[in-house]
Amino acid sequence: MHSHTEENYLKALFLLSQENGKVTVLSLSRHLNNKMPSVNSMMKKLAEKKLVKYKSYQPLELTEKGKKEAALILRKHRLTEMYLVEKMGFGWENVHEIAEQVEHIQSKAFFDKMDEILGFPKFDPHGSPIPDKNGIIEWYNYTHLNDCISGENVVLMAVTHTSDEFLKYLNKVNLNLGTQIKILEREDFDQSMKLILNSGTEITLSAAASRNLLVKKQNSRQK
Amino acid sequence: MHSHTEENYLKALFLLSQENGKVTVLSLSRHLNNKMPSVNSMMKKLAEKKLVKYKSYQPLELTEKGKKEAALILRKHRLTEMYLVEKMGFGWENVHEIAEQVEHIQSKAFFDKMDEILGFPKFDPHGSPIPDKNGIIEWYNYTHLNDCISGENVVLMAVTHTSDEFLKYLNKVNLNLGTQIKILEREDFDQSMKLILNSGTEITLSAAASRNLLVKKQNSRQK
DNA sequence: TTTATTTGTTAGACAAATCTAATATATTAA
DNA sequence: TTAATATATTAGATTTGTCTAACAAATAAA
Ligand SMILES: [Mn+2]
Ligand SMILES: [Mn+2]
Ligand SMILES: [Mn+2]
Ligand SMILES: [Mn+2]
Repeated sequence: MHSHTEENYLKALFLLSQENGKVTVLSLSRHLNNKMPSVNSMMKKLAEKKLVKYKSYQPLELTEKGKKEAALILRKHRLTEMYLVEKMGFGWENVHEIAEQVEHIQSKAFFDKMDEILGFPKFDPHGSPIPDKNGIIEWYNYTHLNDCISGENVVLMAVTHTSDEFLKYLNKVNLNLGTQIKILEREDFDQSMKLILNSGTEITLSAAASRNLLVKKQNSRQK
Repeated sequence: MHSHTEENYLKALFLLSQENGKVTVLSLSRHLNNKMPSVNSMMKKLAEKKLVKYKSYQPLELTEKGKKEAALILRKHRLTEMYLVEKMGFGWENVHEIAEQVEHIQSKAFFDKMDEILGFPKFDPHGSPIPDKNGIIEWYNYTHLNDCISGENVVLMAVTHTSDEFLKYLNKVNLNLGTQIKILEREDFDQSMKLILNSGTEITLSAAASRNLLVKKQNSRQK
């Protein structure tokens, strides 16, 4: 198996390349709070293990093997987050740090049990897809809320930014996964949006907030 | 906080001194599958941190601070084992390895939640006491089954040896914590015991087995 | 197209945790 | 009480993961 540290590098590389396409030594070093030389030598080490394709001054890339390993760690992370929320009563803003540690536990049975108890969930508490046992991720194609127009009915499906502060803010304005939203108005000037939730509450979101929300469009008849 | 490794040393030293009184460098090295020089240098390091009293060629001892830290790790270990058995459906023979890893997770909230969900248990699935939040252990005073005599009624309260093989053996002969036992016969020759369980099954245990079982004596009227 | 800036690499140091080999002390047996 | 054995310590090497400082390459600005 791989060390705790190697696993964190693999996962970070996997996530960064999904978000931003090309991953550089600098971006990875920032993501992990490490210096560039540390990243550089770890990349060489992982290249030795055939998990990373490394060529000097070229963008970093995972091999197929590396992608699978990374996805399986991500699977453990997201299953854990789901378990913490669904079965232990944690809020979605308090699970990431714990999952960051639990994801390194080496026990097939432990995560299989979690999976089973949760009923084989497809998404984590933030709406991110949970890779399957082969590391395959089923991609959703949702719309960013800030790309929606006035009058549309949507349901909140995922958040693409998961800082504690943002999640706590969403709690405060009563936005949870599954919340039905109708867009009342979209301000051209600053792209802020006035929304009404199915609960009846009206809220206004800045573009900075709505950019991080993924929604599914509803037929207007499904009120 | 302390490293994963330091925590394992602390816990091992704590457990060994409870079992055997004096702990030597050799015994600790065997317990941890490390060589003596590794133990030696870790003891010096922990002495620096005021967790261990170290004097050359003297038995190893924890300081009060060291005892508390060790007990708190043991608390996390035993809470985890209890959680795995009670809330996730693991058998008591399959939880130790997982708990050995989970005990190092740094999150007060995580273990507080476990504790709460379990209803603040006092014992783990093997009947060992769970240290409280201050690291205080409440000692039971049970009897070893092999010290009991013919005709006595007892209840199985704890096992003092917890290898997978022994626990699986106990499963096979239907001995669980809480099982009521009547001693039918005790063979002087080899100290083997013939027992009858409240389920009605009759079994015969070797001294090697009964030595590892702690029982509570019952008034004979409580059948 | 030179120059400046950013990004990436190499070299070398360091702390943590481990080991082997050599040596010292303590204990047990003769 | 000496010799043999068991236990403990020291010295020094090794692996892993990190860092800083110096240098090299690529990119952006002038
Ligand atoms: Mn997370
Ligand atoms: Mn992690
Ligand atoms: Mn255990
Ligand atoms: Mn452990």
